[in-house]
Amino acid sequence: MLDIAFIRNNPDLVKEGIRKKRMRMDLDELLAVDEQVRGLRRDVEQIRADRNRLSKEIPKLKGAEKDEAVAQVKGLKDGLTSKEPQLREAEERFEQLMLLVPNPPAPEAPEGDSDDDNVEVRTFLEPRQFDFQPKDHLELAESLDILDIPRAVKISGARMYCLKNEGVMLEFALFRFTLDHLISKGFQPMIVPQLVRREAMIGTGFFPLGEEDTFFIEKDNLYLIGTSEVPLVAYHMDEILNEKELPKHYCGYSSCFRREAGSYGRDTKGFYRLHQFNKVEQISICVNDPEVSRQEHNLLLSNAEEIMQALKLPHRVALACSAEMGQGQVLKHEIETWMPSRGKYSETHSCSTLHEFQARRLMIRWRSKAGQTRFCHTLNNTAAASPRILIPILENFQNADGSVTVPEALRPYMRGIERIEPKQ
RNA sequence: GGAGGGAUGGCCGAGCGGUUUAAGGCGGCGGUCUUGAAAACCGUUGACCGAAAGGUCCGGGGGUUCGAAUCCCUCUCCCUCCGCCA
Repeated sequence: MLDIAFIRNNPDLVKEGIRKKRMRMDLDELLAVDEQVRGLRRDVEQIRADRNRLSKEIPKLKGAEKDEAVAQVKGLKDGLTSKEPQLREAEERFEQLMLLVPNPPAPEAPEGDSDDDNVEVRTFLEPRQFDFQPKDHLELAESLDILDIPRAVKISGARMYCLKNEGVMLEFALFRFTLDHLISKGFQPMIVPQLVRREAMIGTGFFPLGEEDTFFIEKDNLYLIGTSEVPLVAYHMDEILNEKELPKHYCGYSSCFRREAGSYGRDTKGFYRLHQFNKVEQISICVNDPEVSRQEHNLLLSNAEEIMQALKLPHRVALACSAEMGQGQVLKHEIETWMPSRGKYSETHSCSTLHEFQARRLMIRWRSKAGQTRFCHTLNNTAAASPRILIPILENFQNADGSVTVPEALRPYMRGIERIEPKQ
């Protein structure tokens, strides 16, 4: 959510942001409703001020004077009962519209329509050249006996999977390695609820626009999280944090659930797009200084890059173009990892700066030494998400004999296994 | 699932129809004292809207009343005990 004062003073900038993000939203309607709310509020508050003033006199009055004053206040009440519902209605509409306004992209974010317009920032390692016919991750996983999709579909439907054997070990190794790296950087490891209330979804900016992509447990009115960003950021909802405790650095492990509505037929094979996956996510909550925010962004991004470098996975860092950015994002970098079967770099990480967007919705504030309360800035970045990251691991580290070499960094967490061999 | 108790400022907690402009404590900030620190003492300190005047806010909504933190209804949430259970 943006500051309405900012919107009033910079309507063109906000409209430009709506256009760049390729969103549909009528900002003029919001500005009109804003005018309406302010007018009604002025009227209502004037009546209330009069009533309060008169009411205070009443206990001091006696007899006819008192009766007259009481009658006068009664008269004011009629004015209130007609105006108050109008005000409430206008305020409700105002709140609805405010939830739809996107955060304008930072000037450095490239304008564009799809991930083809993302701008490469740097690369790490060259894509591997094979001197044999490489297999895709599905073939590999099947022959290694670390995957069972047909049975997952039998019990749960499309876009579901079962990991088995070394596949499970590999995933746990990856997350342990990732957590250890982040803990050594001072990040607080967290396991958080994966079912959350609506407020957490709205507050982190996933609702109302992303509601279709979310699993909902109707009986209990709870939503399955699509990322632990939701509970980790909402963790400090309605709190006022002390300047001294900022920035807050968390790394949360959770499963993630996404309906992938509207993506039918896209990426239907393999580990790329699933209803359920696991992820370690990094979160930073800091003071609302764009400079600090920028430093935090770089910190989260380099943490993820360090993990990818340690795994020796060829990847590139790219600036996401405007249309690829979420409603609340000001700046987004993606790490795209080389996936031989796709013949291109594909997104495995997403690092986002949101400035005050989430903190305003969640009422996460900080108190400065001078005693002022301000909204915080929030940021998040993937540290590792599996099984998607297993695609480049399996495909890049496959050998001519069909085995897969375990990345050195993960071996200490794999009971020393160096290779996963084909079965049967 | 059964029974009960709660929701008040950054935190704890009093207040139960009209000096509440929300007591008191803790914490924060400033100061006195001290070589420095601690302790002690003194002062100060709620949030939101508004350019300001002013208004709003005691979990949300509705009601009673001239007037509600305070009374009534309702919803949400939290806690305790019992039952069941990983």
